[in-house]
Amino acid sequence: MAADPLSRVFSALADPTRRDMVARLALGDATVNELAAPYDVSLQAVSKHLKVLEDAGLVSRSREAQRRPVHLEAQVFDLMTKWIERYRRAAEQRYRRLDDVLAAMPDDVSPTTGQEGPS
Amino acid sequence: MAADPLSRVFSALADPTRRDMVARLALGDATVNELAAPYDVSLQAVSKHLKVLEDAGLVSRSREAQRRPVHLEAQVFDLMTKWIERYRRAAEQRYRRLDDVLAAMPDDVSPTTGQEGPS
DNA sequence: AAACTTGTCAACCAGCTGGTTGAACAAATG
DNA sequence: CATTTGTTCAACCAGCTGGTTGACAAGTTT
Repeated sequence: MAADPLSRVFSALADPTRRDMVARLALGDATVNELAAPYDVSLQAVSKHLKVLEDAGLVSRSREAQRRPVHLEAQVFDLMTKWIERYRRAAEQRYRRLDDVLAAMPDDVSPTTGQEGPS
Repeated sequence: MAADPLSRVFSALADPTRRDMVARLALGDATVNELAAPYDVSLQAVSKHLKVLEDAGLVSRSREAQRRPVHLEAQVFDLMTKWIERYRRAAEQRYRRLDDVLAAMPDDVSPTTGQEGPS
């Protein structure tokens, strides 16, 4: 498992079951059994999903008797948000720039023929 | 390819090469050849990567002579941002709530013994 | 100590992924 | 029309992924 942190986070959230678990954990900590309840898969499969989320840093597990409460970690989200915002903003700016060009274009200029008004 | 949109986007960005391409495209449109230049893989591999990005809605391709300029689409980013913000905020609020509890706790209260300060 | 609860580890399997090569298609150019 | 340029399609392969089952470790309960 040598992937960079960002790849691990995106990859972890690429699975709908895992995103669902994150949604559940946003409401509060939960045990593996509690998390497994809604899904029609083995407990082992859920355990694996949690390992993926943990390796991505999205989740942490403590020990409490024989239970392993799972806790959502908010910090890692920032890693994604930072990356996304960076490029979204760039793409949007370029878009807006084109928008300005179109807005500034006089109404009587046809896109196909270019400016051709009488002198 | 039956995955939901959100899974497709996260999955597409889980690959560092693909994230790199998005970064490149944030600077402006590019052809497949231009995008392939920095990487030591076949053009076909790059073409596949672009297909993944396109299927995720992160990118669109037009036609211009025999070239296929690739364009970054900003809208899809919002899908992710919305999802992330929703759960990040929830997790942070729960965190902050605990923070408030700790902050409101009188200094002379030991966590293990409970309140025992003089009246 | 025995039994039950909670969860993980290990081995296995089918299907997806990212890479390859070779052929083919599309459009401009000689 | 033949060639070159730009890109995609098809078949194949190794490795990862998400699922399974069986064994077992750790802790609690009786």
